[in-house]
Amino acid sequence: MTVATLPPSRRGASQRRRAPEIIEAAALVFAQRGFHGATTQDIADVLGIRQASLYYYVSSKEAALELVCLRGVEGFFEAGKAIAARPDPAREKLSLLIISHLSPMLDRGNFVKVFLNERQHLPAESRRRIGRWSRGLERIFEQVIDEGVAAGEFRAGLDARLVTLAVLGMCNAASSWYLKENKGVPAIAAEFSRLVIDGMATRPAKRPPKRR
Amino acid sequence: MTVATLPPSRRGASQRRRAPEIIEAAALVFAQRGFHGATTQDIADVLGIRQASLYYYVSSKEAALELVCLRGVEGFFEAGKAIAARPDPAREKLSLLIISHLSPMLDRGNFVKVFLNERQHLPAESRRRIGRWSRGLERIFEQVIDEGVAAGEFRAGLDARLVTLAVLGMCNAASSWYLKENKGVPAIAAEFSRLVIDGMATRPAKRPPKRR
DNA sequence: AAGTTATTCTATAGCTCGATAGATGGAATT
DNA sequence: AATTCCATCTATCGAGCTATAGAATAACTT
Repeated sequence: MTVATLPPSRRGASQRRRAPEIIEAAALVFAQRGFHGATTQDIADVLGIRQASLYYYVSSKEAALELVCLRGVEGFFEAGKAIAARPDPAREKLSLLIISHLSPMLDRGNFVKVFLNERQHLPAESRRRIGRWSRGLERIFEQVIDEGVAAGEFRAGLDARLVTLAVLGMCNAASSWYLKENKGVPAIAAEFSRLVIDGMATRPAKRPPKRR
Repeated sequence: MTVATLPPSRRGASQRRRAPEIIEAAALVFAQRGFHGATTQDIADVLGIRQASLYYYVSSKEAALELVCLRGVEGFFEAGKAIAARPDPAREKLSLLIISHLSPMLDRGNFVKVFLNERQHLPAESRRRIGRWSRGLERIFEQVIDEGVAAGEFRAGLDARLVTLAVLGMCNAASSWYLKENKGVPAIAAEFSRLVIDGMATRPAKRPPKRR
């Protein structure tokens, strides 16, 4: 083989090794203080480096925001699409969508929070790019709901759009309190699923008790 | 009587007549760009006055934020308390709470939005003061829910805290989309109430069909 | 060890923004 | 007409922030 030393075009092979660490710090700071409330100095302090050193990794503060937001949405849409494609009943799929929507809070909470609250401050270009994912995910919820209505699983006449916005609002809000409240993601997801599917009311004296 | 001309301490009687207009402009700008993203120049532009003239009405940008936030919560708590005190069944009260929580969006949307998204940037002092109202309102929801469970109206075992956070999240999210979506507040409130009380699911072959 | 590449540093330019001070003009009061 | 008060204006200070330029060090390769 003629792989003498190394493909000459990528000798160093890995540059900016700390890059992920840098955007993680940016996510933390943006989540705490908001994009405009945060300074690049704040981010540098978290990393223990000088403010100017950040620019070795990131071309601008806004670019950092975009990277953080991207990690905040990536996966959501793909995961959602996979769930919607399953052959399961709609109620099952909706539950899975809720779980899938809450899970990233565990390992990427700051990224999600920044995506939800700060994406409006992205430059128009990248905001549109990221908004596409958002709307895609909304459509997935709506489709699953419509499907459930068509199959008779869900009430006829319910407004799929409003229900979608309700469920997403409910889930997204979790990013702002899930650290303070001491509930695990599975417990939250279970309660939420049950809430939107079965509601809070006791069935008026008619649970399905095996049929006696 | 010696009230010769006028109570000397308040001769002019009404000063800063435009004050409400000024904080309305602040609410608009804070809602659009966020507290730190907004400049006092932006606010002045909306009013058609010079940036420095704002300081005749407001002692600082942060003070303006507090005024906006105050108008964003005021009323919520009082209205909620009145509803909780009614003799109606819990499901009825919960519906009213949802309506009451969505209504301010009509005439004070920007104030509510700013309260929800920007209160974190208030100086510690006023943030605590405002946080008290917030928590009070949460407690009202929780109590009504607990009450409903105790009365057998709501499922036993549901987590009042999580349900409260779900309902509030759902309602609060509306502040970010109710302008774009073309739904009236009553329609939204009705769909949301029905959702959390009855759920989406069709009753599993056992609506109360008169009993056959 | 020498050379090269990767990473961080110092220093600072260039803005923008919040806030203050004091002047100006108009309206109301006497 | 003279006086007082309200509202807005002009001008500017000083601080803080993003971003750039180029030097200095650390790490790696040969």
